[in-house]
Amino acid sequence: MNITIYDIAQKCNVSIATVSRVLNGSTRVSEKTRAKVLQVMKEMGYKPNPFARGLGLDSMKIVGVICTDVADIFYAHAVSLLEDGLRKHHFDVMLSNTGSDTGHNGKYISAMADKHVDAIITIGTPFSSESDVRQLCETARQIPVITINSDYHQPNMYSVVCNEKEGMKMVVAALAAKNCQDILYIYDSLTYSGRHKLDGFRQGIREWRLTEKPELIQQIPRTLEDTEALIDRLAKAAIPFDAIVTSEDIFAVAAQRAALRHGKNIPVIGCNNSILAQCATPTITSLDNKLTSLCNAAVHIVTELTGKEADSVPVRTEFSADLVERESFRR
Amino acid sequence: MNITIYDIAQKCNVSIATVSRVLNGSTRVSEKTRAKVLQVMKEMGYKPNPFARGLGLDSMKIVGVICTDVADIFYAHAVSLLEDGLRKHHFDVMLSNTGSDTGHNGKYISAMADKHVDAIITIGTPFSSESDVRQLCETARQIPVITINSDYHQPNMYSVVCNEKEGMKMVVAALAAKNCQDILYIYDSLTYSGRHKLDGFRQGIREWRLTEKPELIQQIPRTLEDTEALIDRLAKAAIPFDAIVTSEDIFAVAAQRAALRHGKNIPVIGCNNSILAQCATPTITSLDNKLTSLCNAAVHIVTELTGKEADSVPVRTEFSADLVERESFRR
DNA sequence: TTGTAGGCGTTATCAG
DNA sequence: CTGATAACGCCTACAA
Repeated sequence: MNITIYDIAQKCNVSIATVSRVLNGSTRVSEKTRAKVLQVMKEMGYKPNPFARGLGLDSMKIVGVICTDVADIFYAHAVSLLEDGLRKHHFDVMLSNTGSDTGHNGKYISAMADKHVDAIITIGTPFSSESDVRQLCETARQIPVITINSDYHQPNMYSVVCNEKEGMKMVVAALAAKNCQDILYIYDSLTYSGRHKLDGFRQGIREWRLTEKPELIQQIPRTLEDTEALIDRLAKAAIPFDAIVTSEDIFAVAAQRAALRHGKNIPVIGCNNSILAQCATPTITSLDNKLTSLCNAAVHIVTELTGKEADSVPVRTEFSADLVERESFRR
Repeated sequence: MNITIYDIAQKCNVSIATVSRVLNGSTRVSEKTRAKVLQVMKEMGYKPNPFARGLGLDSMKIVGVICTDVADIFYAHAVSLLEDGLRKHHFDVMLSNTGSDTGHNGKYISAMADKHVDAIITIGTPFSSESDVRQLCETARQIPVITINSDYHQPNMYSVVCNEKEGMKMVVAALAAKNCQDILYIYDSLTYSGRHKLDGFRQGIREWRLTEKPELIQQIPRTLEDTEALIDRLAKAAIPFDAIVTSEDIFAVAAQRAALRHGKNIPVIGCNNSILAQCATPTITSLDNKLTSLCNAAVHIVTELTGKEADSVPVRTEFSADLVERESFRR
């Protein structure tokens, strides 16, 4: 149906082997025939069939990217960065959203593996249940798995993380230095990243000898409505807090708005340094978790691993977080 | 390297043909052998090789999705919706970002076609240059192309649009009813969608006998900074305006903030009804362009087209826009 | 430098 | 109901 190497071989009076050779840049072809073949290929608009190539080589230069939900601005940004980077290295991107289907994410990675992608990159997706981890390991046996903001310490898996734990400690330190006593922490899920942020927060609280109050650590769904409702609830219950830290910018946006509505003009610090932080009024200070660096590193690992010499690829790559100060907090 | 139908055929003492049959759910297999084959397949962990299947069928159940930039919240949402819908119909998604590479987007669609995807969905991507359109048509000759918020009227192309032109007229009408005289319009690019919104705005202005002022129609880059700078510039030049309409929510967010800074508490209406509109204070009224409906329709077209009977698929599907009122504007 | 032939894993078309 | 066998398009030893 399409033009094949047979067609162009015939037209050039050579064998398909020769055509294949010029296609793969083999040096064992005379300049003359190479030129002719190239010429005819262009004339006929020949395009190699990726299926056929894939069958023999067991590779289609495709990388699977798995995230919770591209509609979320953070993951969207990550996917965009990964796509750009991978495309530069002639990899295509196959996208898969897991949704918040915790405990059943293994199936997504298995499904991706069945597609025979060359590598898989996951962003923040938790593989928490036992079966998840089993499927994850099984997959890694076949193809490399790069996890951004996760770390499973398994063979053929590579983790790229941002040290958000230290970042959160830094956040608490900055607030403590401003004499904040009762810091409200809002988060939604305990992914690898979520856990580390919470740990960092708690540790910061202890190090600065602030008292830990369970009612000031709140887990809620990641929506504006739930966040505003939470703040309303706390205000109604007269639970005091003099600063807000959140695991996601979107919480910070809503929390700040609700707090201001209650007359509380207090420091608010979000996380991810997304555009949302800049859309709020006042603009929101946010912990930058170096998404660009993380994605670049992940892409680099893929190219190394799929390249000729996959000699020394770091199993774990770590970046440090940064506090980006805006109106919602100044030292 | 992997387990093939040969392996399982051998183990079952049947031919590969039989195995293939149970694999494809053919009825012409005895219950007994079917059960046995299924059993052995499970035991050995057999997974069909998609390359081989693709080679024969010339289809890998993959749909290419092309957008300008997934990092943009609107496109991100679209990609998310498409991915969900397509996955439900057992299609994988191959993602491609063009970037704002206007005039050279043809190459992205050609590249996608070379991958032998089953269909291509574009979101808002403009194919403006002559070579772009040529490549687009060439691609459509091979595989169906569904364009969301575009319309090229070419064979084998299907367009799914939201009537944002009427939407914008509605917006102007609502503002005119509130006695706004000098409406500032901010936009960035003249894609299909961008053109129609601008047209709708202009037409609305004329219909309501408001005077058209060139200085009140401003084209700027899609950033918060540029938007704020624009408002500052207009304020400095003492150019009067008593309402703001924008082609994207992000403009509305920044414009409203800057306007408030200048003491202008005026109606602001954005477009896309994204989360950004809800992050601003006051929350922003926005023209909802029915992204969910658009994406669902696109997915539906793909399934129809790739299904058995591709008899009657509408060449053009149109939805109407809705005004979602929030604090930045009330009737 | 070039050609021949076998293999990659499935599907589909024949006969039986 | 089942089994051979020919595509599908490309790559790559092995020969020439």
